[in-house]
Amino acid sequence: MSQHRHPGAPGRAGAVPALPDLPEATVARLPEYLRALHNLADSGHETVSSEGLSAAAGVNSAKLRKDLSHLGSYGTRGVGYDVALLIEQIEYVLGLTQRRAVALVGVGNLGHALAGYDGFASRGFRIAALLDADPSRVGEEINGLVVRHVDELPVIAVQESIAIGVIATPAAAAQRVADQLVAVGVTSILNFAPCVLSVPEGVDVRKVDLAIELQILSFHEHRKASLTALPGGLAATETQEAIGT
Amino acid sequence: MSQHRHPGAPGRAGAVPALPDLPEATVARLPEYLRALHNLADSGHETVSSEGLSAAAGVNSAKLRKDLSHLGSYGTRGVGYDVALLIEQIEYVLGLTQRRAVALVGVGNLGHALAGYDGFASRGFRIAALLDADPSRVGEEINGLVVRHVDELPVIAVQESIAIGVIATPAAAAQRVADQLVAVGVTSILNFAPCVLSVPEGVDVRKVDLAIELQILSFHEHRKASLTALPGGLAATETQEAIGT
DNA sequence: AGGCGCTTGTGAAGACGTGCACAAATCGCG
DNA sequence: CGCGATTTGTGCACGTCTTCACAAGCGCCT
Repeated sequence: MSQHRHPGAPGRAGAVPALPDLPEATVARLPEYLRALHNLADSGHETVSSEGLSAAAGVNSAKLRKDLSHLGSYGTRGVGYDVALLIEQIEYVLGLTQRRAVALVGVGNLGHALAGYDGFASRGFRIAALLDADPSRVGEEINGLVVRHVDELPVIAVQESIAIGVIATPAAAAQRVADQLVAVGVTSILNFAPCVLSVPEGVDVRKVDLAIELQILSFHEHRKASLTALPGGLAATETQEAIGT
Repeated sequence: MSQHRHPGAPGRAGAVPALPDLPEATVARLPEYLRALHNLADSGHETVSSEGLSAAAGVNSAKLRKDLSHLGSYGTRGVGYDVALLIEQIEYVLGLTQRRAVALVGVGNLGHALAGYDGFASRGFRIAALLDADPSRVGEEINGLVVRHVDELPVIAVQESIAIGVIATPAAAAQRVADQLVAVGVTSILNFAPCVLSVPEGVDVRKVDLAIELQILSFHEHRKASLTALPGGLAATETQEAIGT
C-alpha cells in the first residue's frame, strides 16, 4: 500500500508520464471525487462502488465511471474501486503529489479570509507569500505569514518557487498584478477580482466571482416566481434541481 | 430613457412576462456582460458593438450575439446595442430589478469576508441577516449587522423575506443549515462548504469551492510541466488559454 | 434617393458532454 | 468447477454549446 510508483505511463520507464489529456469537464469533477474519497477513507472504507462514490460526489454514476475510465481504469469489476489507490491516482493526475506554492496578492477583505482558509493547506497547497501594494498593510502578520510588498514578487517567486498566483485585489489593480505575476513566470492564476484578465498564451486563468453566482441564483428565483404565478400553468411542476459547477 | 415598461412579453399586457427559458450557459454569462456594460456606461459609452462588448466580457462575439438574441434582440444593425437599454434588459431577466435579501449563515473566516464584501450590495443584493450556530459569535457586529443565532432563522426569514441563503459554515454543519434554510422557504442556496448538499426538488444549489479551483489549476500546471519536459516534443506549443467558468 | 459600409441576428455544422444500456469481467458459493 | 450476483468499462444516441459564415437591416454620405 506504500510502494506504488506512480503509474500512468505503463510503457515508458523513467520518462515523463505523458498525462492523458482529459476532457475539461472531467478535470473539473476530479477534485470533487477526491474529496469524497478522502471522506470514505476516513470512515474506514477500503473499496467503493461507482454507485456509492457518485452519490457521495453528487453526480451520475455513469458519468463517474466514464470520468475515471479516462485516467486508466483502476477499478475491479464486481467489486468496485480501491479507495486508497484511486486517491493516489487522482492526486497524481491533478499534480498534487508535489505541494504547490501559492502567492496571494491583495490582503483586503477577501484576501484575509483566503489567507486564513485551511482548505488550501489540507488539499496540498501552501500559501507561501502574502502580498499587497498598500504600504500600510505591509508588515501585518496573518496566520503566521507576514504581508510583504508586491514589488518584492520577483525575489519571492524564485525563493519560494511560486507556481500559482491568487489575485484578491480590487478590479482596478488586478490586471497590473496579473502582469507582474506573469512576468515572474507564474502560469496559473486564480482571479477573484470582477474583471477580465488579459494574459499571454500558455497562462491559465480561472475566475471566481461571488456576485455572479448570486446573480445566477437570482435568475432562477425570478424564473421560479414567474412560473408559480402563471394563472393557468401547472404551478410548481418540475423545476431544475441542483446545478453543476 | 426612463419609461421602459419592462418588455419581455409583447403579447400579454399586465400578465407575468413569462421569461424565455435561456440556456444555462447563457445565464451564466449574462452577469459578466452586465458588469462590462456598467463599466462602459460609466465611461460614457452610449452604444457598443457586439465586438466591443464581447472583448470587454472576454468571450467570442458570435457567442455574445447569440446569447443576447435569446432575450429578444435589443440591438440595432449597423450601430450596435444601446448600453442603457441592454443593462435594463439583462437586469430584468436576471431578476435584479428587485433587491433580493440574502441570509448569510456561518460567520467564520470566510463568512466575515463575505459579510464585508461590497460586491454584493453593488450588484443588487442586500445581506439582510448574519447567522451562526456558535453562541460565542452571536452578538458580534460586522459591517453594521449584528450576528444572530441560526435558530432565529424562521422569524428572520419572514421579517426580511429572505430569498437566498449563503452557507459559509464548515462542511459538517452545511447539510443541517441547508435543511433549515429549505424549511423556512428558501429556494436558492449558494454553498461555500466543501460538501454535497441534498435538497428537495425545486431548490437550486450552486457550489463554490475555492480549493477545487486551485486543484484544476494544478492539473494544468502539471500537464504543462509534463509537456515542456517531453524530449522530442514541440515544447510550449499551443496550450489552453483562459478557461470559462 | 441611392448606394455603401457596418453590424446584428441566425441557419447550419461541428465539437463536446451526458446518460442509457449492455457486454465483459470478477468474486463468492455451492 | 460452474453459476449467479455484482460491478466496471464503453459503444451509441441524444442533447447542448460553440463557431463560422452570411443574409438582412440600418444609418450615413453624397
